Amino acid sequence: MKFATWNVNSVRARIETVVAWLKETQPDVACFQEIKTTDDTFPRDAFEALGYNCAVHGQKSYNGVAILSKRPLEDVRAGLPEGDGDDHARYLEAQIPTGSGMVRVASIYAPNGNPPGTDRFAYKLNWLERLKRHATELLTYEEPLLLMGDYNIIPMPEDCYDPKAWVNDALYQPESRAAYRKLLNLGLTDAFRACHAEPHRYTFWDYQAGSWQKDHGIRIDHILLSPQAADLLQGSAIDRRVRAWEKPSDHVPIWADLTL
DNA sequence: ATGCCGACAGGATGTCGA
Repeated sequence: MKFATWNVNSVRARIETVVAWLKETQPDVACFQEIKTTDDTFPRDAFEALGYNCAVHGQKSYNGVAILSKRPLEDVRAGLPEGDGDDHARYLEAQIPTGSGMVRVASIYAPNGNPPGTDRFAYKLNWLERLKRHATELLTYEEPLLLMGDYNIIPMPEDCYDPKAWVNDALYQPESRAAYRKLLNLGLTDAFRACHAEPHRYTFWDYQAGSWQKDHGIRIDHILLSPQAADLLQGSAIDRRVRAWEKPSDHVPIWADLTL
């Protein structure tokens, strides 16, 4: 099965691009972030016409996450635990039956957190702590699990074109990178890095300053696998070419192929 | 040091993104 994730930067503004990519890529499961719309205005019909079931955790104007699946979506849960006072739609998970068992998938849109030293940065770190605690719980299920989405974290210096350009940014703060390492240290595997050692492979290029043309990108969209999922990993890739399409998102899709 | 670009809500321009 092919599992993909993509920060689409508004699913309604991007619907033609997203549909074209789905037709071409044919993922079994697709997680979207920054859908920027509520559940009632999510373009469900366009995806159902392609044979997908949809789970949506939307929000007006900002954030919003969704999961599309060719197989049924079960045990759908919206929001991380300990969500009192958190009205951002940033997390959605579902269980999906496979031929032989079950796989669990989460669509994740971690907070940006800029600028550092503000309550926005504190919210980012707190949200990542909540994600870690929830991941710890999910790992006790000992089932194939994919935590996929926009983590808004540049894990390593080689995951950006120039670390010096990011030292003051929330995406590259030591605390942010430590939060990502803590997730890996639970026993999760970075699917892309498990398949590719080469530096400078990016999933995001800013719309500004000719970032795409100069290949000034960052790798911030990640697929994390439980041990049971990592054992089934066949390949992973970044759909870089999508950034050159007309009216692109500033992020591109990334996918992992598992023998499920 | 700052804007660059783009989506959104609303109906001008500020907020947010990363």
